[in-house]
Amino acid sequence: MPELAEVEYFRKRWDPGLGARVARVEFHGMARLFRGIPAAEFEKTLTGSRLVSSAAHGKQMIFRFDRATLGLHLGMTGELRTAPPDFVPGKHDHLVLFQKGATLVFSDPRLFGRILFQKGRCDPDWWTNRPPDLLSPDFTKAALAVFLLRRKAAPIKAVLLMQERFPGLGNWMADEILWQARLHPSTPGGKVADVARLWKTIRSVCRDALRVIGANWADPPDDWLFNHRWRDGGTCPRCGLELLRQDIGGRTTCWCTRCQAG
DNA sequence: TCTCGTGTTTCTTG
DNA sequence: TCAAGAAACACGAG
Repeated sequence: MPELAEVEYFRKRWDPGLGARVARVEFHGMARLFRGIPAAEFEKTLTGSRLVSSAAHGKQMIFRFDRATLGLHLGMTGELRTAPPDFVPGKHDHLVLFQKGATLVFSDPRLFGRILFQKGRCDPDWWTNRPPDLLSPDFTKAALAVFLLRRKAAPIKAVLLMQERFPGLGNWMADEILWQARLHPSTPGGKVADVARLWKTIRSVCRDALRVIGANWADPPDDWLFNHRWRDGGTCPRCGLELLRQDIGGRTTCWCTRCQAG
């Protein structure tokens, strides 16, 4: 389920490896996660390198080593964890970095994730050219308004999932934002009347999700749609009406027909 | 056995 | 050339 907050949570799971060198690398180099990465160079460079720092931006993570950078994207089912030194990688553990104190594991059953790799200490282009963080001052109401006009015909649900403008938003966060902002998910981008309200809601949902899920994988408050959206028969925590689930913008979308009448 | 899915990329259509 | 939708990717869960 990795969206913004979950990605931040997973990133920190590799913190025990900070400052330590990689003694051995095990990986399934042929898995599609590694698209185009030369296996021999990958292994040679990472072996002996020291993990210096890490950061997350949206759904993308960067792990900086003293002689290379590693980019990780979790796709739909990826996860990071640490394991004991005698860890034996399983079928879905596609990248395992053995250090003296910790074993860093990246697993992904569905192989929708992605691994990026660049030799050297410079941050790669895919990191330096990223769009503004949704909580940064550069994500402005004006920028949001311009983007909505550019995507004027697309349903707002689909627009919120566009990572080029909303890095880190995924399916449940988009539904949560639209529910809190009382916007029907099919509303065309160009027809969003209260852009300021949408902007404010995007920021508050991101901030709260990071605080709650990003910190320790706790559940968001019970009065969020989040806790009611997963099963058929769930009801709106605001008005009690049964929630509707339907495919909008190619994704399963959950909303309240009364609160989000459009 | 069949359907579905918290993501992204590529292809197709308009 | 751009925007929007559909299909594809791969596999476990229900």
